[in-house]
Amino acid sequence: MQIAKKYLTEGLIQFTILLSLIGVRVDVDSYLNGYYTPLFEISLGPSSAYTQTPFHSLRDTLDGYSVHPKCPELDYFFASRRLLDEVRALGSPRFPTQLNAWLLHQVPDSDKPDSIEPSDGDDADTSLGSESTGGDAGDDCEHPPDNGHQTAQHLFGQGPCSSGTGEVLGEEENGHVKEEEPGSLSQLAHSIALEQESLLDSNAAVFDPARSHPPAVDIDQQWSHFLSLPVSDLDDLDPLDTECFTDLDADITSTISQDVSLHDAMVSRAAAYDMVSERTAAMPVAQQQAPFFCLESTNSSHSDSSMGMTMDLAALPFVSVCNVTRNLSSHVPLDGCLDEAVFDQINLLHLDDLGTIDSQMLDNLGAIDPQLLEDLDSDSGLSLENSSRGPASPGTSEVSSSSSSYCEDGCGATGYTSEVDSIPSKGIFDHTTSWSPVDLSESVWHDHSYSSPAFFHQPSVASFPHKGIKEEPLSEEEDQRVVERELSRDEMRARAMCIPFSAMQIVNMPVEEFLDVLEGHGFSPEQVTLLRDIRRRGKNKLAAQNCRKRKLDAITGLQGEVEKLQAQRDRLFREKQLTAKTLGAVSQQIDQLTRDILSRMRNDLGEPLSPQRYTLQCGANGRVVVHLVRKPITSTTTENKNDKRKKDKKL
DNA sequence: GCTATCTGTCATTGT
DNA sequence: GGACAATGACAGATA
Repeated sequence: MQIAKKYLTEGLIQFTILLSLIGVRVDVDSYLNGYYTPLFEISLGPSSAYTQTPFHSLRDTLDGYSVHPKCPELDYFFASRRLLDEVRALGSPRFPTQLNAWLLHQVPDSDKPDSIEPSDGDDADTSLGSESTGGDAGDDCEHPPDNGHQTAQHLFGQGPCSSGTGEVLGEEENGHVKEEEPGSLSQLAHSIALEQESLLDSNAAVFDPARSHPPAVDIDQQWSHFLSLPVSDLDDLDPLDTECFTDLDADITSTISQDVSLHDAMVSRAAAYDMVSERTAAMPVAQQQAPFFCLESTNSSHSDSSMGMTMDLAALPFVSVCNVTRNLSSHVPLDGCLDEAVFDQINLLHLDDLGTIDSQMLDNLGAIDPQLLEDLDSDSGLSLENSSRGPASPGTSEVSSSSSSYCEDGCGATGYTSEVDSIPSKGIFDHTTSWSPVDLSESVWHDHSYSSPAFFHQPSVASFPHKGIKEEPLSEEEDQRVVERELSRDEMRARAMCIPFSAMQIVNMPVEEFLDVLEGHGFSPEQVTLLRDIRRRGKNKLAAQNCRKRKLDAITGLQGEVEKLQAQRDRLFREKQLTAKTLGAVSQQIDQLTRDILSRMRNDLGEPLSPQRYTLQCGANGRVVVHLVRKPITSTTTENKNDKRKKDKKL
């Protein structure tokens, strides 16, 4: 069903493109929002502790109660969840935003009459490629029109109305702006449109394997030529100042920018590592995306066999780049040359933040005392915070890798989404999880109600002393006391029984995964019992918190209802008093009118009718009848009735 | 020391 | 039958 929706959506996109080319603006954002949001939810899994409350809402609605005691005002919860999703969406790939970007600009043909045909994406690619290869190296470095790069940024870009993407585009288009000032805006729009067209063409190429990418032919030829060189010749090459690589820079740039396999990786696996893209998107663009994707595209372009690996590595956050570098550098010398060349190219692309960050990260890692890493690992291994399981985790690397998947839990609120990340045998360093889960999990858990203090404060004190959070280092005893105080009892129990999972991981992992953990790790019966107890208590803790929140909200709602009913009661009381007054006034008017009418009427003797003896009554048919009023003292009820009958007969 | 409140936990029930 | 959510009740911690 999702695939069908996807194809339908792509068809809609293409149709929208056609309409946009003839000047018709079609806003598909509302539809795509509704489309991708469920996908996002599916990929993320249930992301709130209040996931089940909508059913209660439905049930309570069906019961006919506007506010049921078991049905709190869920807007508050879902507002929090919406906010959380919006926060996530800041770094998530949202196609609708991209669509808005290039659907709103219609490119006049006169802007670039000699270079690009807007209607043909292949030509656009060719033009862009010619720009990149035809210009000088410096120009290429300043504004690389690499489609792969752009595509990567668009696919994994900054999300809604991505300021990050806009900035990147602006930076990349600076060269155009300087050269062609008059049509800079339209030029920018043109470039965006062309990039998106090339994106769609690339996507089409992904779904249609028979379709070839025209620039890729030349690139393949160049690469084949390059690869055909003897390794000894390549060893003599200095990737930094050899002319061969100077020429090769452009090729590499083109390769990076026009690598179709990058789209393969992006499109086919976008759903698989959706969460990872969120994590990567949470970082600045210059720090993560560009070097990350450039590195990936490079590997994917020169080796098909390594493509799968690189595609898997594509799921890693940027921090894993150092690992990727190590892994790749250990392949063959050519790989090393390529890596250096690519990194050199990256530096030339003003994306040298990669090197900076990478070196800083390596420096930080190197500066950390190994003992500290062990402490950090052992501490975080049992902490509710799903932070770093370091690479030096003693004998628990596999467990740590799998547990690192539950770091996604924190990100995803109830977390646990991607099994790709949970596969421990990916050869991935576990410290890839040491950067984002802290903040994300904090935000997520703050958003939830599982608010054990150990969840929030423990890692900042115990797990990351090297980040300067703790300015005055505590003594070991004090530190231990702080840790023990902030650890929950279950955490302490788990630590005591050497259970390599945090309570949050135990609680949040799905039952299948939990059962696998119970069976696959050779836990003793006591450990299994403790694991089950931790899971049960954790879930019950969440349930109790939710229940109390619901109760409070129900009380609040009922108080509001009471106030509303009191106000209604007061209003009705005032209306009653007003009605009584009005009734009295009307009665007086009727009496006055009766007296007036009776004074004008005459009896058989020609005397006016006395109001004391006669009265007027209005019948149902609108007729006014004069009734004789007998004094109650002198007449009985039966006589009155008889008199009335006589009078009626007379009238 | 007493009290109110919060929070975790257990037991139970229903899904 | 097991997992789990919901909830009342109880106990401990804390202001």
